[in-house]
Amino acid sequence: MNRVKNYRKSAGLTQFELAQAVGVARQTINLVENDKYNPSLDLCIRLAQVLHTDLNQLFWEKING
Amino acid sequence: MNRVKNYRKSAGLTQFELAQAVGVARQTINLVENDKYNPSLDLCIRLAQVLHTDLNQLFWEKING
DNA sequence: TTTTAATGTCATATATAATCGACATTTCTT
DNA sequence: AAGAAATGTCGATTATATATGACATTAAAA
Repeated sequence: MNRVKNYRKSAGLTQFELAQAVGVARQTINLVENDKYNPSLDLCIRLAQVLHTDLNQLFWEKING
Repeated sequence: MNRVKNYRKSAGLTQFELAQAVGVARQTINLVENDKYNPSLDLCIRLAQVLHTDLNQLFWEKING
């Protein structure tokens, strides 16, 4: 359970709703949440904006700092 | 001139050296620096690590915050 | 329990990130 | 000014992110 899933649930959104909000397919959100692949920077930025957080919170601080 | 180029120059690296350090082609670094496309999260993370900074410094704070 | 919504996952297709080779232009060094 | 290094850019190719549709499983609601 990575940070995208945490923030999505805190925001009370389903994968489908988050997908719509950032303009991708539901499966893409699912794959990102389960670390199946490597999203583009653009998608990461839109996720951070919609989830009212930032890139470090979503994708950095777990690995580094 | 975006933040990747700034950090690279501060680190005293050429595009070629930075490319080698993060494991991509020189042209990829060039395209990222000139906002020609959309790097993968994986590449963004490697860039931040090699340049001793983080995702927000490189790709977030200009747009948001 | 039965139904419904949400999630995980597969196969195929498409868009685009990234590679490679090459060359022109700009910048640094002498 | 000349030569070398660094950068910008092009065409063509390969790898992979993302889309789409479908279906199985799990969680939630009736």
